[in-house]
Amino acid sequence: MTSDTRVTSCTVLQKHCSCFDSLTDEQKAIIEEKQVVVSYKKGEVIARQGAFASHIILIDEGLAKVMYEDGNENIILRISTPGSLIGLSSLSDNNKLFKYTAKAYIKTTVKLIDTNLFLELIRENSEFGLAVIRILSEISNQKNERFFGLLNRQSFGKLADLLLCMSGNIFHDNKFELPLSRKEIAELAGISTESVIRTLKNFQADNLITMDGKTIEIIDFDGPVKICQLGEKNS
Amino acid sequence: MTSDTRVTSCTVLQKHCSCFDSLTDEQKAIIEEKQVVVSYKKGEVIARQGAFASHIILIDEGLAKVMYEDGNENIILRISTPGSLIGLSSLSDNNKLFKYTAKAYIKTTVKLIDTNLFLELIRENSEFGLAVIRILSEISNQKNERFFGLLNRQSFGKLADLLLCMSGNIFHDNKFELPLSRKEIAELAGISTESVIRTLKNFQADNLITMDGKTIEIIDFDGPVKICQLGEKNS
DNA sequence: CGCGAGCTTGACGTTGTTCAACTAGAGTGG
DNA sequence: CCACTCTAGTTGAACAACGTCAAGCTCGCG
Repeated sequence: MTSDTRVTSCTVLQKHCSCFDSLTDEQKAIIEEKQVVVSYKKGEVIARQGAFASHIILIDEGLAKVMYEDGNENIILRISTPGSLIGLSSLSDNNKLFKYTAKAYIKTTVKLIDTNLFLELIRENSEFGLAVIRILSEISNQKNERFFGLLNRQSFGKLADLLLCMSGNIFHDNKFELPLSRKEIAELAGISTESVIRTLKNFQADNLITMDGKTIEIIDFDGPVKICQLGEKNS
Repeated sequence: MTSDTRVTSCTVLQKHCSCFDSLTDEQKAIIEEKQVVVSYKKGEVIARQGAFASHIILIDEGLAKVMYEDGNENIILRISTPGSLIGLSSLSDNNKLFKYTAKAYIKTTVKLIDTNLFLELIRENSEFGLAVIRILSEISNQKNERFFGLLNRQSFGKLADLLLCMSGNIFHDNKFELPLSRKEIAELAGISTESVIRTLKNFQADNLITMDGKTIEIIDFDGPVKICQLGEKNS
């Protein structure tokens, strides 16, 4: 595995919406015509695990977290950025229930595509089906990397990895303003809020980052990358 | 989530090979004709992460672990039982590389199906493609449950969950002989070898299980189920 | 009979969570 | 304009769960 695949741990790189490229113009027109656009505010639920997944959700604008819940506990599976699809795994289920919950981090606009229409298009157009298979595979690979990191790295490794992912894959800049609370960062990195604060402070003391409120700038890229690698439990 | 979905955490319930039901007789015949049968001994590598995935692997007999590796560390994604497919996530990749390693726990016989043939069949037969999508979705859902447990439960919860999964989904009996070393159990449950031993001993002292070498019998099912639920960090 | 791998046990150390107290800033109402 | 409150952020101390280490044990096999 190369080092740039490692930092895909919190999101997926490929734009899922590119799967629509394999549709005919006519099929694209049907989707365009039938899709519905909806907006959610910060913190609102876009999809609720266990609810009926009548639609596949395409993130058009904004930022959302995809999380698996059980009881009071949850884990964050990934962050969804514009171009990502949510709800594909409901296709497996005859009842078509959402297998996870999605919540907006910031104001988020989505397009809703009827699940039955989606299924119909897969049946009609096997290239489209193949494109969906590719997306599912990619999500699967990202999940492997994500959980590898959460299970094998210690707290500073998890956090460094998250920062690199934010910088490289979400904001595409070494300086960015995190629209997340410390608690949300903690949830994402799989550590406690207090550990986030202490670890960020250490990073700053070690001149790896600078911080001003929610704005973070990564000044030493090699550092965090090494920390990701060294932040594994046996090494 | 109901309690029986919880215990799918170490394997997948649906027989993947059922996807071949959506093929025409002619297509089935092609697969039958072209597939190759291979056997692996205990501990041997069936698929190596990063190697060229020229074939999709169907487990015919035996038991294998599917693991994601990075450096010296690894995590076990799932256990593959007869009827399961390995290598589907390579379909996403133009280079068609295995995204994980598979190793035989015991003597394992597999059927190899050419990846290009597999792709061709998806293109020819969209119902088959849809069946593959269902499998990928199911694997994705299983992975969510598995990692939820590994990240949110403490050691006794992880181990109880594993025993229930072994009993319910792999051996279909409350008494079974584990073909695994303590170290392999530890790797699967995501805890240390010593913790496995201590925790199993506790389970025995609490009359939840009886043990005789590698043979384990679950005598109190409610106990482990409760432990799974209580074995979460905040509750 | 002796060797070695896997198993077991106890002691110890470390990581990171939890708890509690304190601070800062934003919004509210008198 | 100033208390008041509420939330998010921060800090320190104590604790608990587990992993690690080291040493002994057991059993199968040569």
